[in-house]
Amino acid sequence: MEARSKRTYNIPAEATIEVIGGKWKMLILCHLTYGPKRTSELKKAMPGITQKMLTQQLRELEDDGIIIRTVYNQVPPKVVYELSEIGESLSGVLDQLCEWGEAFIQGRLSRGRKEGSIRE
Amino acid sequence: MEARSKRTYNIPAEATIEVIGGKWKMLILCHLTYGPKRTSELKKAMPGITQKMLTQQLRELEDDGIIIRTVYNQVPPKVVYELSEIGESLSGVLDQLCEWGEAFIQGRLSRGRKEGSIRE
DNA sequence: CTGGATCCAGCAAGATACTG
DNA sequence: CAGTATCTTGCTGGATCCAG
Repeated sequence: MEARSKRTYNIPAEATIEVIGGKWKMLILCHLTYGPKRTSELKKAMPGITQKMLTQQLRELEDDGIIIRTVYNQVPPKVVYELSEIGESLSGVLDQLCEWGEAFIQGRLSRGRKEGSIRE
Repeated sequence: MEARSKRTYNIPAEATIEVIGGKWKMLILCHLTYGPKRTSELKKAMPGITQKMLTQQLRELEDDGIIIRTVYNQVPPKVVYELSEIGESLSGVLDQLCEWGEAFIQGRLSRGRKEGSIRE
């Protein structure tokens, strides 16, 4: 798995991207900022993701020490994911992600793609 | 190309991820925060990227109105990319990205992967 | 010589079914 | 409910070719 060993980065942001740059990781982490969540809860929160991808991305985040995976040995099975201390330190990034998204959606709605853009 | 028309998002961050979530987009944008850059400069700044991917990601960013592409009709050819106004508004996200990356690298160096993680 | 497009191979992501 | 295995699909990467 080679959990991103010490590489050399051209700019620091590359390190961040290596850790949270997976296709679904930022989204997963955003949801986890609202508190610990079970696998099924995450799946519900992200209708587009498949079980495979969810498990895979969660494993990688766990390997990088961003999230903590807790297994309850019981029936039915119960697995809870939550941000680790390092993961919590990402809140700044994740908050910005959310904030900009809101602004972008608002801006798009009000201005409604004014200039050109012919497609469709 | 269907430049991300108004979809419905479960959380605002999804919008951000749709726009800057491409494999190289955040990295490209990070470099552009330091000022306008030519295609060749971006390529040099990102040794891992191919011309094709660079062009493709730049086009998508342009279609989304994040960056501005300026072509100088001259020989040799010269194409310059820079952040648009909307792109500039991403500086908060991009700065956080860089900052966290620095902290992460530092943390890893000082603590040096204390717990487990055998590889290499 | 720079920037970009095309073609094909390889790998990661999507979908579904199955196990504990 | 959580995770694995398998197959299919589509994107990424590399080389090559084209336009200015």
